[in-house]
Amino acid sequence: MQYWLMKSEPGEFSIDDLKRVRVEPWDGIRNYQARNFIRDQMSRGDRAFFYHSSCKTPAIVGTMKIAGAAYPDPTAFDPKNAHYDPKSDPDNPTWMLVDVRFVRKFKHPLTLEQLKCERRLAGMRLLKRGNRLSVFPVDKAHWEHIHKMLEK
DNA sequence: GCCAACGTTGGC
DNA sequence: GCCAACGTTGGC
Repeated sequence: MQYWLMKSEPGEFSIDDLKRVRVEPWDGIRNYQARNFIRDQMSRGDRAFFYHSSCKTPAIVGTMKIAGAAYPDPTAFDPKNAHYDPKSDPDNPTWMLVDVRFVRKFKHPLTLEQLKCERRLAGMRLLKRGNRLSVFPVDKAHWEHIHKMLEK
């Protein structure tokens, strides 16, 4: 089992939205590195942090489970969709997605500011300068340390 | 709104 | 294949 972090702008789709709908296709990924993680390395049952980005208080706000294997992202073929990609061939789709299932919403979000203060998270990709990837793996040690922070 | 970082595009 | 220009991300 692997651990992940997935970003979403809460104005677009938040942890509360996921809590309400329970399962959601994580669509709109248009970055090859993120696509490769999704397509090649994610498996059903993997765990992921839900991260709120581009908002007042960027934070890890909860966890979710990868609900199944990757499949083609239908929004890439919809001209009306903001993430429409006319170059993606329906017979050989460029963009893939996974369904995610709600697991929990943290009582108190772990803010980016808090996370930066943790020496044990120093190597985490989220905290690296210039990080823009919206989907990436999280080390088991980091996953566990972040859960320890919740107990405080 | 600013701007650094990074990915993508396209001319050569 | 190089690299400048451009677009996007995302914290601040």
